[in-house]
Amino acid sequence: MSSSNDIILSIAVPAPLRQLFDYLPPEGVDPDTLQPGMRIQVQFGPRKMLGIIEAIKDQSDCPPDKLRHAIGILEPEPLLPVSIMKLCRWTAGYYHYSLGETLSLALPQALRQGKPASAGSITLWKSECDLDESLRKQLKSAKRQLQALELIQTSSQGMSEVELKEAGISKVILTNLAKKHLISRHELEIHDEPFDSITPLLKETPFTLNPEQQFALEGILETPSFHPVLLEGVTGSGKTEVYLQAITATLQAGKQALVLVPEIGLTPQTIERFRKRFRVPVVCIHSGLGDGERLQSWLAASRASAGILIATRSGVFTPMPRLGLIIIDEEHDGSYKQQDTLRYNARDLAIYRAKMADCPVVLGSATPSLESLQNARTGRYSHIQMKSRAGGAKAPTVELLDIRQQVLTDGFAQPILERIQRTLHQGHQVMVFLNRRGYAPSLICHDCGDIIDCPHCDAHMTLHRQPPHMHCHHCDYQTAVPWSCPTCQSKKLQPAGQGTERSEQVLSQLFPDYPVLRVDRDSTRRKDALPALLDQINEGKPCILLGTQMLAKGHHFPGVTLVAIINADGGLFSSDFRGLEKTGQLIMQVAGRSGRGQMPGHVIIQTHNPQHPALQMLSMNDYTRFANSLFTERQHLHLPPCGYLAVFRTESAYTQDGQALLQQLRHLVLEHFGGAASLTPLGPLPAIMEKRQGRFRQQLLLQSGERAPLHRALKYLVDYLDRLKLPKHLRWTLDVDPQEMT
DNA sequence: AGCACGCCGACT
DNA sequence: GTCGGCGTGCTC
Repeated sequence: MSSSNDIILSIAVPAPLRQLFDYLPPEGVDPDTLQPGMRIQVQFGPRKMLGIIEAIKDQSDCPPDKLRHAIGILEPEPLLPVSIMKLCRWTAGYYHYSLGETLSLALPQALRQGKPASAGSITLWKSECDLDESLRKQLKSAKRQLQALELIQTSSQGMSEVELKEAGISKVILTNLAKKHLISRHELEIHDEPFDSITPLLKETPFTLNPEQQFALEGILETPSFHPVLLEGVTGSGKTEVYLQAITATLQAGKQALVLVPEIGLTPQTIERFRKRFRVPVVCIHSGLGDGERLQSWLAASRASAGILIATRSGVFTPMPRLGLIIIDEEHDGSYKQQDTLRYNARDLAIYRAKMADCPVVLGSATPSLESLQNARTGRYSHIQMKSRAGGAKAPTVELLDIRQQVLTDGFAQPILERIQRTLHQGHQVMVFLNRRGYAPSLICHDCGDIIDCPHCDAHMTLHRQPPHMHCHHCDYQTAVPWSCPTCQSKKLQPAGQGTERSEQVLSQLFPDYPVLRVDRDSTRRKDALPALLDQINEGKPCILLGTQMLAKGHHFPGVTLVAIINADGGLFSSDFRGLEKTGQLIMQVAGRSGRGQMPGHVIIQTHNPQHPALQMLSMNDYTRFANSLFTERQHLHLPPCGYLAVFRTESAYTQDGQALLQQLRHLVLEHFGGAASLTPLGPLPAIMEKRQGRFRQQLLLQSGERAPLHRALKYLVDYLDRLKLPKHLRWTLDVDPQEMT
């Protein structure tokens, strides 16, 4: 055992091990300068790894002969502040995940790889000569060089390489000038000024708020200390303007604001709206950004040179030393929950973060999650509603179209086609929404009824038209379109179900005079495809917008006066307990896209179940009643938010393996926690898609009326699993507060 | 997770 | 005789 005045570093390494590793301080480093949150390189087994100092102790439980010296620290000051360390510790504990991997996820890729945490520099070129006649003569054969020199002469402090490049001057020209000692190169460190030295704060005059918006703003600004506000505002009620004005107050107080948005909510228009309002730097972090850009945004936020950070899920881990407000836009959105590795919910972590930072947090949505409604109900959140549309636009009317026994033209009922025709003829735009939930075009054999399946998954292959191929959306397996049925050899294979590609063909044929604009993952894969499509839509000419989820979220389509939801039924009877909630939210969101301009909107929902109570309530635009009915159901079943869930999942090449392991867990639960009926294991059961990517998947659901006993059990089970030596082909994962039961 | 070590099959 | 398959075990 080491003597008590030694210094031992407890280090979190990015390995999937739920433990820390002790090291001696690096040689040649003053141990007093070491602090938690610093990046540190260590020899970990046979390889070098980048860890984070978690704590500094004076003794270790590890036998002294095993202790090694760490190799060296990467920066003199902690990269992760105390607040983020605390957030990550809490996250790792709550989701039962490795702290090392959690911290690693909190860092941008560049910092994870050991790149320096510097804001970088810009290259400046300065003139080193007088541009007199003799020099002009000398350069008369080098026109580009002369041109460059003339440009550089105009600025005394030098010109940045970026500016010069924009002026059409390449790097070669500059290096040639430098060789003649006519100009010189300077690296200027990006100095990050704190944002609040920038005045005036605003670039434009804010809109005047209506009374509802004013009330909401006051609720948010009531106190600068921690209080969650559920802001339930119908689509078009002007939530964003409330956010902007709340942020204004935050910035004026010298504090930063964090705005979380769903994955596909971060459009260029959103960022533009913030940048147009504030002179303060607005940075963003999302998946579309390169490693370098992400790093710059992260650093700008963590040094408080940026006043506002707009980010998707992972942005919740960005250090913001002066955090004064958190906004979670579209808080009900499923993309806040990470669905692989560390399965955290950024919405829940944001609440925890606001609590630590002692600042207000706003959860905004037109269709709040049942979890948040429950928190509002119990008084943990204040609940502010905005029921009227800003600018006086009227709520859309919703019509349920009974398609039982109706003749369908490629999935479209006659009344809908007539209505589309009429709307286009009036010069308006139409949105056709396909509900992808439980629906994908596949290839069916007309003779034996078999459907082409993926050989690796329990799923049908999806038929694609251009280029023609079959594609499994679960494992990415692709094949040619088969000539004949693999089961009965019949040549009568025909498409079944309705995808966007097929609907596009059909609609183009039926309405040849109007463009059909498809907005989905495939058609917007190219980087600039979505903005180009949106531009075309915003021209306002009559057209048909055809798409899925993407159409439902965030975009303003003022020219759309008719929304047609073609296949609402798929979502009504989902095997997932959240399926109906998600479908309802989607329908409300889609409906909200219409009639935002002067013209009122109309929504038609095609359904075989017009009497379905959920559809009835949604058609009356009554989300509250819809949510209440779901709530009652959850209460009876002790499902979230009226109970807590966790799922152990296994994946193995053999079915029995996972089942046996989960069976063991089930026995342990009953043995150690079964006395109180408060904790119920369900399963093991095969996953909804039992076979996926060639692996068999099983799951064990743990259900509890209270959080504490569930988490005690999870801790016990995870410790048990960690001690167990399992064969390599058998993997398990734990999902705390699962979003979907896949 | 990586990455070692170690023990059995088909090759020059 | 080796090269290399992936099963098992460890990482302060």
